[in-house]
Amino acid sequence: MSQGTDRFFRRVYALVREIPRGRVATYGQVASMLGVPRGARAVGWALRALPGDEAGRVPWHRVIGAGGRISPRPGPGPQVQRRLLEGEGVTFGSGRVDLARHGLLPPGRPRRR
DNA sequence: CAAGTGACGTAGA
DNA sequence: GTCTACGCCACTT
Repeated sequence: MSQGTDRFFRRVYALVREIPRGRVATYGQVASMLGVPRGARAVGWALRALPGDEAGRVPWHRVIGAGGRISPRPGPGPQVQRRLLEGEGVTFGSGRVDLARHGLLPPGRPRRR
């Protein structure tokens, strides 16, 4: 990891740290806010590389996949994530976070007319 | 410098 | 509604 305060990862952590309790943001949204609309995957990488000591102060569990789905991955991560979110009052529907209620940004869901 | 990796996203079947 | 195949990005080796 070298050095550099402008590292992408660092920016991801800083932004995620700003997500209020009870709210969630998608990887894509975080990437867009950082100026990289297609860097969702890189955001996932940043959280995956999140050092243990940082994990304690970065609410990584508030970052989820598009559509409010928790990204499956090896380990107890997903299960823990859901538990933490529920502990903050985040509601789920059909296994997905209700973005309309807890999304950091207004859901840009297509209008049903 | 080139190749590989992976907590994503979208389009297509 | 599900599952699969690509593309994208930052970072490591």
